[in-house]
Amino acid sequence: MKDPKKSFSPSEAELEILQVLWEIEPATVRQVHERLQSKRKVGYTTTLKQMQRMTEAPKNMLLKLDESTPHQFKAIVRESEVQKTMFKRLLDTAFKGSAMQLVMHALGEAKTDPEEIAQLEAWLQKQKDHE
Amino acid sequence: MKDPKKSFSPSEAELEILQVLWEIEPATVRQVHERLQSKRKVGYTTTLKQMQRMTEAPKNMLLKLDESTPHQFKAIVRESEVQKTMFKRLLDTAFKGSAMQLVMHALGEAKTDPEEIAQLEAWLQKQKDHE
DNA sequence: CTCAACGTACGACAATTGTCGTAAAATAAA
DNA sequence: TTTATTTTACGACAATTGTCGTACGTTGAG
Repeated sequence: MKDPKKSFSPSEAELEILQVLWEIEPATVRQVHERLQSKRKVGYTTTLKQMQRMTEAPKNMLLKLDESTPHQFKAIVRESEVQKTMFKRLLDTAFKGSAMQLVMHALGEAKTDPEEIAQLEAWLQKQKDHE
Repeated sequence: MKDPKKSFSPSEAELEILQVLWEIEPATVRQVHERLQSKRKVGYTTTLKQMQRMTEAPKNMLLKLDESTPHQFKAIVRESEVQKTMFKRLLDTAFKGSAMQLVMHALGEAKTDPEEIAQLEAWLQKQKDHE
């Protein structure tokens, strides 16, 4: 891996941590670790280490707020940004760029929330008008 | 990584190889390598090695058809299957399970192919009738 | 103050990934 | 059949990831 040059794509474990931070803005390692327990059972130092790496270069995806113990962390990368890049990656690699194909695939899993259905219709309508 | 126990998720490079194989069913390392050149510039042995690993355990995602040189390979895993698992992974990790959110996101990238728009409408219609 | 509980820093390891180099084997060209 | 070219097989490496263990510093209870 001479030069990965990745725009930005957190790993599985990193994503789980980010997920927590996107929910409870500044959080301590302990807090994050606590929430993770529901999904995975890993040692505290594992979470700590992970968060440290995420804070230092070359990742720099977290920010250590203060120096006073216990440290508070917050995510630097925004959720929407991560969604965007990860979505694009999936689109390009697995769906060969066919967003629609991905959409149809997603609809198979969708829970058809009326509110969202409406959103979808709105989008469709706009397409119609637009042409 | 004591026990990854991954259902199945090819890496970036593996996916690119699979992509080729899904297009030209049985293919030689050379053929695959050739096509990859358009995207990345890596040595022939890199592709070879990759395909060998993909063929052997514990991946077993490719099948070496015959023993006669040059070897012919074909993908064991199906494209739809990979799309399914990778989609699910993205949905769960980055979109916290909200398929609709993912759909709306995808629509932003969609090229609004009439044919597919129709598909979308059909789906919507079905949802309507169904309730 | 004293000590236990908590937090942080490091260093280590095994697996996985992406990439090659080199050497041996098999084929095709001369 | 020699030689050149192509295929394979191995082994190596560096970077990344997931996980800990251990050691040390900080703090709050008694």
